[in-house]
Amino acid sequence: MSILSYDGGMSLRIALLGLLSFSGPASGYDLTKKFETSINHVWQAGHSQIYPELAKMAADGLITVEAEGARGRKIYTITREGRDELRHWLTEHTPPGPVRSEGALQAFLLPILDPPEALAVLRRTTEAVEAKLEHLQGLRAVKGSQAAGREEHKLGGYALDLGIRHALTTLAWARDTAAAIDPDADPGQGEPA
Amino acid sequence: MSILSYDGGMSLRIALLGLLSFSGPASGYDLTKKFETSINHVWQAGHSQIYPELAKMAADGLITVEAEGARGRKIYTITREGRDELRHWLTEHTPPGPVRSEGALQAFLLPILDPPEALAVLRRTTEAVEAKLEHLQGLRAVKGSQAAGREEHKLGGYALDLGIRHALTTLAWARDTAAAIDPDADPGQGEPA
DNA sequence: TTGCCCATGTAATACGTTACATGATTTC
DNA sequence: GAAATCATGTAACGTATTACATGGGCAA
Repeated sequence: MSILSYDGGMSLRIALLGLLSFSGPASGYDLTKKFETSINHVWQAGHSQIYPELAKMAADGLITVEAEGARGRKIYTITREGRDELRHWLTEHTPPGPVRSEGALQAFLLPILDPPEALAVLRRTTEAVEAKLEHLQGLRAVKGSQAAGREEHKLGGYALDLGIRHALTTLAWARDTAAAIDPDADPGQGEPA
Repeated sequence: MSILSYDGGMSLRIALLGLLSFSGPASGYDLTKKFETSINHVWQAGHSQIYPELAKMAADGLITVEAEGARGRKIYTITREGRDELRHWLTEHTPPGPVRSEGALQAFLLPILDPPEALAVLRRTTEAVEAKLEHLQGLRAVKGSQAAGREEHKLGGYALDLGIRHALTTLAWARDTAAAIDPDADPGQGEPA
């Protein structure tokens, strides 16, 4: 896992470097909070995964403990090597397409069910995606209301847009698929393709 | 991990049950091949994960070895319990939204890069997604050319549609995002929103 | 008889989740 | 002084990837 020859599976590291790069020095606790809020729809990690990873990253020279705050709070700062690693991953690493989605697996297996059951599954999917969509749009509203001059709201903005578009696409798919399974079913809104 | 109280993380099991349910009895080798081809864009697993899982599923009574073929080939058949488990997961389990996407993580961190680098990343993303799109459309063409009366081509058809729609959505996002970063950049095709 | 595909497994390692465990500081 | 939050860690377990290991059958 050297700085220049990377193979895969270090996304947690990259996410942490990204947050430290953008928001400045932070503790493991701070970063855990940011995982719960801002970056949550793109990558997840709990504190039990974050603390050991920070220790490894410090050992690898990607971050350093420049200061210690109250009650043992360790403040990590990204190093030059850390920034290089982050930039390298962003510019050189081509991610594998989105794989391993339980939702897509349900879509895949949908023909196993008979029409009434399949339609019920699609309704549940629609509800779940609508809830997610509202959540993401709420996040966007928060960003929009932040001080206009600040740059911070930009981090994650493109990913938010992408997530919203994907949610809308999934809703359209569910509507059209329900119509294909049963043309007489009430699509709720819109019209099938 | 009883049959009725399920929490999460048994998607591999479900995928195997789905394939066995739809295509009839098969060996671990057969199922590994199907993972490489048909179900690949939705869930992945190699033989080293599949063989032990089949053994556990047999121990749990979800499948049985009804026959043994040439050179130690074990033919698994889904049981009644297996079908129940599969149907239960499909109808009752609400999957968590698509999480942990390296592509979305790159989108999230894009503002860290300066415009020329960010645009280069978006171009690479576009190329990768176009390749994936072609692959999926190829799969759909194969399905379309199969005997019309057969049902088999239906398994996976809805997921294929969903995958293609998501790919198209990602392409549109990349185009619009590039235009937002640099309005003078050549978008290649189409016009920004 | 050499090489390729069929066919099945295990081992080592990494990644991720849940639960366990501890203690300091602030707030009511 | 009780409860909530701050703050950091480890342990146990499950899931996933890569590499290692073995042997049968068939075709050139």
